[in-house]
Amino acid sequence: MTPRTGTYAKGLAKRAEILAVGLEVVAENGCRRATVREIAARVGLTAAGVVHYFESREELFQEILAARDDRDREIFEDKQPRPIDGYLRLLEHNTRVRGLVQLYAEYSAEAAGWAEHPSRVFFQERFDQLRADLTAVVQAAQADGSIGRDFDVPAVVNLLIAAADGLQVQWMLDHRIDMSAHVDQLWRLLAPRTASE
Amino acid sequence: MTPRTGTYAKGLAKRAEILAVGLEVVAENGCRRATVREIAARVGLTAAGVVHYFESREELFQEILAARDDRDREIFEDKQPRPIDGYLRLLEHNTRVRGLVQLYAEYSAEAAGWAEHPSRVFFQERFDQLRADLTAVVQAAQADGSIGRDFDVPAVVNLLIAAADGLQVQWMLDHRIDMSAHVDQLWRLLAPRTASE
DNA sequence: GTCTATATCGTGATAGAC
DNA sequence: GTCTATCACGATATAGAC
Repeated sequence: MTPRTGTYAKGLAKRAEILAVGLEVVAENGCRRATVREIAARVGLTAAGVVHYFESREELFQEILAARDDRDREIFEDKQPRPIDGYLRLLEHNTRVRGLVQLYAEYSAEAAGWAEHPSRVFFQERFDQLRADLTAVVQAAQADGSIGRDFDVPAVVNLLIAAADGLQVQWMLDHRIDMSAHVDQLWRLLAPRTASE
Repeated sequence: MTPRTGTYAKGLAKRAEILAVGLEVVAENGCRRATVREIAARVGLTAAGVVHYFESREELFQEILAARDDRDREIFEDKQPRPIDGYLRLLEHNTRVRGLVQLYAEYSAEAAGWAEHPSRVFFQERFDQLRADLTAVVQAAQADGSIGRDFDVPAVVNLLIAAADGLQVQWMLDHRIDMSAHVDQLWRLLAPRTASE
């Protein structure tokens, strides 16, 4: 996003390597126990070397999540056959990137809970973006008649996000929880209440 | 729960004081930045003194949350007039105990994400208890006909929990989010799809 | 049973050498 | 652009005072 280094190939590659290894370390130890030193050691640098690429531990975590969001956009936009399917596919995909789920859950809770957290704004904007994307999904489904119109759309959008977030914690505690099936159940509750049932 | 000390009045009072002050410090700094030293200083002890009452920082956090759950039970059981109202009242009450919401969000995410976390089992059991309680609520509502029967009950129970948990993070980022109104919207989606609509 | 003093070790961050 | 050295601060373990 905001490269702190030049655009030399070597620096960019190192930066990408740190992002990948950082995620790896988080996945193994959790966000709280993931240390800059450990990441540095694996990438062949000292802690100070890592901080040269990322201002702080916090910024590193934030950028790992931002990179994930960029990659996920492709999955989200594949809304086949229903408008919600892109979102459900994303939740399914999450089961294959445990470390990211873990980082997201821990780090978003930390950032939200502290008024001066350096990543607080990042998450506020992320939620706003997600709300806009899901509002479009809900409105598309209302337009094609696959869901009803007798509910509060912004509330349902927030519920779709909250359900996914909350289910991630339940899933981490018990991998038998099927996150996308659960959100799909929520989606089906939105079915039109007129005829056709 | 498992008092590490005797039953002398002085020890019990100090223990209770540490729990209260611990929550206070968490509320100000977030769980991650809440230190045993800070809690100890405010309560007039050294860090080792605090550890005498609570084996570790983790155990202290867990006991703060367990104490909250005990107190909350009373609110949850007041299901007036609908079976879900006790749960909704709880979410409303949460807006008045920001520190607890913050601790719960951060600490549950941390515990869930790490397989060897000392509080992992605590949260697994807490979720199981909550599932049992909410299953009873859903079944009671189905019995009195206020909600439908054409959905997966365990899935909806998990959704009710996940929605509440996920909304807490959204609420911390933006206090205008009305958590109980959102979950009430989810509940209303469960209304029977036959006649009476 | 209650608590302090002390020591060890790990942490993120920084300054300045190379 | 990367290092070494160092800082201030954290959790925790032990020994023992009272």
